[in-house]
Amino acid sequence: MKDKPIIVQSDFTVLLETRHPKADEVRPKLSSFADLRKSPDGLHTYRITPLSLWNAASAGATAESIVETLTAYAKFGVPAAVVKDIRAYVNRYGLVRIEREGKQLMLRCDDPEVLKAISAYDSLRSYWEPSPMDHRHTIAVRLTERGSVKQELMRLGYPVVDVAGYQDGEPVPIALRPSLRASGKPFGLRDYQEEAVEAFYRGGAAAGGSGVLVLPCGAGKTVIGIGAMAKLGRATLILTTNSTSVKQWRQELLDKTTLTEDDIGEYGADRKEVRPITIATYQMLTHRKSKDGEFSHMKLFGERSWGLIVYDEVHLLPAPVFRATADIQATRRLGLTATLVREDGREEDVFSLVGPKRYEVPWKRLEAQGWIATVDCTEVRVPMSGETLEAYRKSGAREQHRIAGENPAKLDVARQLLDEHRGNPTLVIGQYLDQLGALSEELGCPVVTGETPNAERERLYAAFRKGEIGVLIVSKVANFAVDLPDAAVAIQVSGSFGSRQEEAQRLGRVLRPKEGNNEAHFYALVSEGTKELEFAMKRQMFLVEQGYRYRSVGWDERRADGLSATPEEGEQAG
DNA sequence: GATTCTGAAA
DNA sequence: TTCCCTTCAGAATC
Repeated sequence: MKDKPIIVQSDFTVLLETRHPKADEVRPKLSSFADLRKSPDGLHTYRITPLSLWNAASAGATAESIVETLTAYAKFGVPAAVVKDIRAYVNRYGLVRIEREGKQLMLRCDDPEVLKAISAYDSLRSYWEPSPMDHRHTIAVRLTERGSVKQELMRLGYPVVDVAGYQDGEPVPIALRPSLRASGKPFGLRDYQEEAVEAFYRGGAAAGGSGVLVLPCGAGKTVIGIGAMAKLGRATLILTTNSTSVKQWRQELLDKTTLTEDDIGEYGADRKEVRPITIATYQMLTHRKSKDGEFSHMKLFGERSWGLIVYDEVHLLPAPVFRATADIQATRRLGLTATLVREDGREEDVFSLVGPKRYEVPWKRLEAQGWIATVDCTEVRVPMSGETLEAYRKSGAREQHRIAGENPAKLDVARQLLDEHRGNPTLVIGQYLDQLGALSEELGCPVVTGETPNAERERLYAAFRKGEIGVLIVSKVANFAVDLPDAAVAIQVSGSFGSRQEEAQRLGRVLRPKEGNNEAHFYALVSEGTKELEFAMKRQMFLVEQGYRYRSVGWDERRADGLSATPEEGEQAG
């Protein structure tokens, strides 16, 4: 009994003892079908939800495999009610399907009772073909409502498996090059990249062709997208988050495939090319002249016979693009992301409109294989001076966040950490421009913010890359800048409200494999005794779920110990 | 015709 | 819930 690390409770929560020897073994299994909710010291709380089960099911898990995992690791067994509900939920995935019969779309369900219940919903009525329902197992769906039906049925608790197939789209020969065009180095997909492409193409439990692949920063999402494009060989629309990323996609396509400059178009501010491979930003699509005006560029979805639409960073897909996506369900869709978690809670819409999760590579797996660096994460608790503390206490909740974030005592901490890691390229990342300006002055290091002109940014990035600048201070540009050079050490001096993505993104800055022991360092500085601790825990949740541990140390203890850290302080986060 | 600035939107 | 960054179109300027 004592050698089991989890407790399964009847309310669908699972408690994981993080110090248990088998904790690291069960963690990736658990997070494939449950979401991490809280991660205080020593005991993490996971929750099994319908959506987490359906994503697991679509990636190939079965009710039995899930129950087996729980049973194998549960200290006090698995409540029978939980087993029963897991089976019921997992079996719901695929219970309702959309199929094609000739030119008609049919909603099929082998359980007549369920079909009857579905046909009784008013919210679905307008999606059915007006023909009378004379089938016991099917309802005819309007061709144009394929997406809306899936979206609404998802809300009602019926995740639809869509096997109605896709239009092929315009053929475009795309082949992967055996060696890179630019450098001549040999090129091929890594094992997990190959597996991801295959999982997308074939699907997990159900027919593939659409869905989401979940991969860590640095896993080569672009390469996987390119792999899928080569597999299909059809006109492709690539949607991504910013113009640097547009350029990067273009470069990668030219470097790694047989496509030529003329095959690839950019649909952006200065050029509006629609080519067999077209790359655009989400902001382009969501642009409108006035607040209530029409979207000027959504027509791009219909401008060519696309065989594939790639949604890069699908967790950032904006609401209006969901709407457009609902209308193009006959086109294959590939979502790429490092996390299914959306800060706006629309994970269900990603599932029903882009597609379910087809494949996930855990961060720790890439780490173990050496594709990304091992990162040592430390949360440093920095006390506030009496003066700052007083100001903090007197302020409203709004200013408190800022005062804690800008705690001047962080300067000394940053200075000492820089001393410790002298010789290693280091990024200092923060949220407030005033704070970053002050740090820049005190530490004598250059700073890059949104105001920094592009030419200057490139100059600084280049100097940092060459090692001419050892420390670079960056604002939220770090969240977007794809071309920001990699570092070995990152010091986060302040962060926003609790964005898990932001934390993951920033950690990503030090993930590139390192020479030598392949180790990188990530420090999060938080003000002792303030709300910042709580925010920091929220931010860390995603990475903790991926198996990262934040060692939490007080600044005074750390200083007393000289340069060595204090591991017995214990891991903590979430 | 190309570049730089501005406000609006998200 | 903030602050910050990015991007678009259109106007102004060279």
